[in-house]
Amino acid sequence: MVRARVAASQADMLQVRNMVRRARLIFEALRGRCHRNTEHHHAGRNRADMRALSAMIDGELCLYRDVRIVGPVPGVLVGDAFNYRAELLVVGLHCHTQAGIGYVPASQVSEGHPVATSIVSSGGYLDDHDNGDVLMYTGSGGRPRNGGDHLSDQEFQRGNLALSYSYNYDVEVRVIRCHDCDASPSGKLYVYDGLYKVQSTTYGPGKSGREVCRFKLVRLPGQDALGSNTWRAARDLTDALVAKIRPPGYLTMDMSKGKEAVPVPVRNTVDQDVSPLEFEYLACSEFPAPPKPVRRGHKCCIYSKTACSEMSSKCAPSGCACVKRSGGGGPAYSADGTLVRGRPVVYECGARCGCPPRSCPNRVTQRGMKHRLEVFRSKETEWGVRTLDLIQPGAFLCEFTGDVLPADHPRIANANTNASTGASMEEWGGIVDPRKFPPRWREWGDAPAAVLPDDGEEPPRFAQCPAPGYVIDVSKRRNFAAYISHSRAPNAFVQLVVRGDEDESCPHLMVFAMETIPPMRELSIDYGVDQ
DNA sequence: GATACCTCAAAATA
DNA sequence: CTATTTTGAGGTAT
Repeated sequence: MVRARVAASQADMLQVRNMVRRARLIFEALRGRCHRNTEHHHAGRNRADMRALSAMIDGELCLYRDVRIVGPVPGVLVGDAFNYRAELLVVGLHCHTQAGIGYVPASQVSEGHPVATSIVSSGGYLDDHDNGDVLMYTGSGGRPRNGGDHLSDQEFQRGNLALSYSYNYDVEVRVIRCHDCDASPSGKLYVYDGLYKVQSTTYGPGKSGREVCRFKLVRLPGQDALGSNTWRAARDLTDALVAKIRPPGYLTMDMSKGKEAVPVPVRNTVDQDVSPLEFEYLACSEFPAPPKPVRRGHKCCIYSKTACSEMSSKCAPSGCACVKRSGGGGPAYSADGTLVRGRPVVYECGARCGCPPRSCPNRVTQRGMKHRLEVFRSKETEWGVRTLDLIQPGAFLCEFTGDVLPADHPRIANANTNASTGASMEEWGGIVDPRKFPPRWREWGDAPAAVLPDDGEEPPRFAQCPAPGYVIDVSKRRNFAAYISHSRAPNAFVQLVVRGDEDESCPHLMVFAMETIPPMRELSIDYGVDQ
């Protein structure tokens, strides 16, 4: 009975989590399209985020619009990070594009009083004070809209009134904190920090001399680690890594010993296990050379050595043979190196293409890691991998490497390839079968296409690719990707990639982010090892 | 419903 | 580079 209920709630969790991800992907796809199409607005005043939000409201694609949720929002986790205020509306976390205090209007509450749902704290108010667990929040009003000191007294109206009733009724308030962040397109990042309660409300002169409403919000215990605090901690840690200072608990600052483009630290503050250091590090899988040139006379980027760096040129996106070969109606990667949409296989330019390896936009995974990831020991998942950076959806993370064995190798028959969490590698044999990976690539980039009205783009026809003819043995040589844990609501997925004239039955296993991943969050992929 | 007024945005400009 | 201006979205109350 209990187990069935737990299983059901886990299934619900997976579903709402996927709903949230889908809504956010649609928002990002719409925003990208609005950003490119500036025809309806003057080039300067192009609020792509707002236009995307409007389109989603019109199309009824925003979550929880009909009910104003007080308390946790299904599918949104503490620590989730958002690039735009508009994105908060998309998932139902906060209901205003600008205002700081969201609330249920008095007309919708049986008692006839407004009740706060959420606040956004940007730290821009003189009287704010923030210790993480305790937040002194200043009410709204009395101030020019674009900031500055208070010019008149605040009153207990609207949001201020709602927050004071949240105190009276002793109900939870969601807190979202705003941080400066270079990795966000808006330059700001909105981090959901969980549920707080108003412990006191006061009214008195603020630092500007005018009367302000002040609210003392205290974080409820028993929630996940504070998103904003871990975000700050990750930034401090990254600074330490740059300064080559080894903080306590770290076994090494780079388990790859320089083989990866970005050092991969290993941290264990749980026990004495040092097993990630005890194998040969393999940064790239070694595939057998094809018996003969697979594609004789393979031609790509033959027009100009510099063509690939100019996206409008003959090479990309329209003239490149490798881009055409991937199908899907456009280049696999955008100019900034993010995967536009998943596909059965991505054909990158390769050794025999004429384009420059360092700048060709169709060589993203060849240039190696971009983000700082660390291997860490946890009580729940033994070893795991987490990010120190904010990672945007579609970003390349790493290759999944190991020794390549032919799929008909005699070892495979005896090996139990169920690499489920909790089983040690000795138990599951260290064999990872890429043919068992569910086609998660379909979810990446497909949801937006399903709802966007067609604008002349023909439906994508993907290149077909034979199933991988090999398995990966990670028992001897591997990279850190083998420590990425399994999930059925994963935040990353494996995309098959073939370069140039490589053997199509031996695609590389490349890990890409499939949602916005905040710092210090564990990475997960779907190995397809359970139902 | 139409309207006025509100707001811890975001982009462009000085 | 920062400070300021510009523009304007959805929500709320009337």
